[in-house]
Amino acid sequence: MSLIKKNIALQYGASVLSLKKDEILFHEGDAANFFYQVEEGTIKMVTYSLDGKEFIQGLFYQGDSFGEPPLFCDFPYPGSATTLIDTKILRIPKDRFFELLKDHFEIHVHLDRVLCERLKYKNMILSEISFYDPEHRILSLLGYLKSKAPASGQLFQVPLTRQQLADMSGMRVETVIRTIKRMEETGKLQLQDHKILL
Amino acid sequence: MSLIKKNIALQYGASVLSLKKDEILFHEGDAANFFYQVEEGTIKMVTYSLDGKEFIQGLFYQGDSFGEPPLFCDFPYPGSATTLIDTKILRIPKDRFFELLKDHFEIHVHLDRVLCERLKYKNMILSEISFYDPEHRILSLLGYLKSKAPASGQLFQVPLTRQQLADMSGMRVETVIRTIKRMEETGKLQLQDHKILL
DNA sequence: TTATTTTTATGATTTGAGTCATAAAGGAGC
DNA sequence: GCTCCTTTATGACTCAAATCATAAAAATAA
Repeated sequence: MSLIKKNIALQYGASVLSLKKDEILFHEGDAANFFYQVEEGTIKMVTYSLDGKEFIQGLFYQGDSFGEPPLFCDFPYPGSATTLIDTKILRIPKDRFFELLKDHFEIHVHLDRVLCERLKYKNMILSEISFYDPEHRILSLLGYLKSKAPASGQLFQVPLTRQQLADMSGMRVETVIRTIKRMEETGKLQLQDHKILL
Repeated sequence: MSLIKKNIALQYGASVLSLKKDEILFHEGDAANFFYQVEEGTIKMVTYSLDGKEFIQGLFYQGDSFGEPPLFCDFPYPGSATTLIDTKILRIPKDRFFELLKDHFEIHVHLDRVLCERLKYKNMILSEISFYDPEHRILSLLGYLKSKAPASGQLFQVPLTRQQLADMSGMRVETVIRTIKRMEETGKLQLQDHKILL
């Protein structure tokens, strides 16, 4: 379920943006003027190191909102948002968005829940990166991804490349590839033509 | 400035807890029933690894609120809260806290700002840990700490031990000690009887 | 003051993830 | 079908931070 239903969003001046795969919605450093929510598709929020390495701060799917922090605080976007596939975005101008929050307490509380879930995820990743070895890190990340996906009786197929897993957990591709291989050998997950199942 | 003024808090059933140094306010895994705000003193929020290593998720000073996520979401405390010195805590029962938010839109928005600042901090630490070497990490962390402190014309004296800096940035004490030594030699910071100044 | 604990300091050694190089497999597009 | 690009895969090698050991200095308690 999305944070803001489309009909309510439209009452507050929402418009829809259609973006192609690999389009950039905003850059790190840009000023924030809109609230964004994914209508359909996928958004990747990333920060880049000085030498071009990428850290994925979050992936956002249908119904997810993203990029809220700079709306509340006095700083520009701390990361860049890119589409991973063709994507439709709902956006609401900043001032209208605050009106909406004022008028809808339950949406406002729901937004807090979203922010708090995100904080919990960051805490988890931080703990993992500073405490544990690659296998533990990957297992926790995959467990999180599985827990977010709709339960389906069957095995969960991880919809991310090894590069993306690496960029979310602070490791190199080679390390992720080797670790996942070893995890298959020890039965901690399954592979079906390179797709990760668990 | 604190998120919730004392007189308003009292209208919503707030009470004050006095804790000694090194007392534990709540443990990882506990259910959350109160909103907490520091009246005076310091609170350390930490997670522990299986083998007892510590990661400091946040330090909270006078006026700071903390431990909100489990109030909004359906999970227990993801970390433990301990006092670093004698500390007075303002606490408001969960249901009264939500009443307060409903009655005070401006406080509700301020809370969002607090959560978003915290997200930004986590993003910063995550980027640092996964991209950069110890010197860069420490410099960023110290810069953040300095930016939070009240501007004072003079040099900022870091109020943390090297162990605490290590526990906030995912490194070992020895690494922090050695790196800070080297940073003094290259003029990136100053030391006055082991206190870090910049 | 002395005793005890915490914090800072340093050297020696280990280790495991990063890096580099190279290639096979798979998927997308023509 | 074939070409090109992305993703997965693997081996060899490097190296910087973790680990281990030990001690001095400083802060705190008694």
